[in-house]
Amino acid sequence: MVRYGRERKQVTRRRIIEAAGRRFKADGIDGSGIAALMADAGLTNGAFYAHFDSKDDLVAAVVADQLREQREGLSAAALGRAGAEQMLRQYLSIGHRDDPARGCPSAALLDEIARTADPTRRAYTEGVLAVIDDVAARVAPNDPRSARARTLSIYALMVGTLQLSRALADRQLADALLEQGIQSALTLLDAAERT
Amino acid sequence: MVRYGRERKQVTRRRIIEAAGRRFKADGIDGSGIAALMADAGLTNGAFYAHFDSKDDLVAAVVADQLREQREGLSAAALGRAGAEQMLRQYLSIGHRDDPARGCPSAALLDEIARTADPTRRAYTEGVLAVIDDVAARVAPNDPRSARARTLSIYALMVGTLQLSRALADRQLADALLEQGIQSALTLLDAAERT
DNA sequence: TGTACATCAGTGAACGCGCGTTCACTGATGTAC
DNA sequence: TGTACATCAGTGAACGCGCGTTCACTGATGTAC
Repeated sequence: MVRYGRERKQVTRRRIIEAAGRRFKADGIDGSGIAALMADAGLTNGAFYAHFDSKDDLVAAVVADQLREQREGLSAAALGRAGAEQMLRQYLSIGHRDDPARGCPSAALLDEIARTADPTRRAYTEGVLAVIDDVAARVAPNDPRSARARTLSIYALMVGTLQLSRALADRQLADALLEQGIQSALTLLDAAERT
Repeated sequence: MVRYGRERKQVTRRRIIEAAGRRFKADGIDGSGIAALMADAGLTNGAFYAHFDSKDDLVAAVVADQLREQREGLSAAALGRAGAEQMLRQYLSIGHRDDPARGCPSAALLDEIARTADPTRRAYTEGVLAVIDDVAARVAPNDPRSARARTLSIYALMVGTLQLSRALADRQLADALLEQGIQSALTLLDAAERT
């Protein structure tokens, strides 16, 4: 009954999700039309509904996928404080700030995600907790439960800093903020260790 | 030559800007239509272009106005560390999180502002620096220049924390993050003082 | 003081356009015999 | 091995709708005489 290879449609679905991720992060969710992101995926608009029920359905899938990707990217980081600092410096780099389309979904879309309906916000919550618990386990493996809240708080600092650096029209100030963000995050990390 | 009272049109313009501020923060900039926000202001869509050149023009005006309002609100805060803590607790409160329309424009719109054209980003930069320099002067009046970068960094933490708390579908976790955000901000404040 | 007039903030219908979504169709694929 | 057929991912035109913007008009206002 399966006419084409079983995975073939899944591969296309994945291509749409990845193209949408890039589009959404570059132009916003509201700012990205179905036709444009299907063209990015090398398809026409009509094919969209063979893969998703609606744009909202896609948004939830994209949010989940983006956070899974972020989690995988962060898993490559080294352990301990040195690893944490390296990760911070990469996240709060000029390169990351100037390339939202390939960067952190939270930095690009967090306030838009906050306005979405429950399914998307649940996908976001689940995804971000997976990221945070993963990072917390690597950076502070000894700390038990409170690591989640503290790591989440540092994540909030990172996200807010990148967003603010992107919004500032003064490049020098925007760059200085990134560096200050790294220092602030390290301060929080060390304060947590000391407790 | 002035037919109506000189201020009359300015009063209407202000009403539009304030209505737009609420709408934008509730539904996003892309998510808010001219007709809807003019209706909020008690007018019809056509009158819009007697006050603004374009939607972009309005957005820049709203961003400037919102930050001026935030600056005025923060000027009421008490001085010193106690004042800072009180301000933090108000910003990172459940009430503020659950009422974006009347809250901080950065928390509601920062990633959308980051995607806007230069005039709006310049208005944002100017406005946020006025807020930050004002707060820095009140909270750490002795500290000279580096206060700006540090205060900006704490602002980024506050904004990121509120956004993240709004996006999380788990209410208990969202509440805990606000409290952790207050602790993190105080840690950064104290670390700055110590230097 | 009363009337004709000029002003202009605001009205509301209309514009072209792109949105999310639907649908009749195509054509490459693998199956059945 | 070859041919007729069923499947279904993808096409592309069309749908109603709301968007930002334009414009001919209205009617309340204050001015001129």
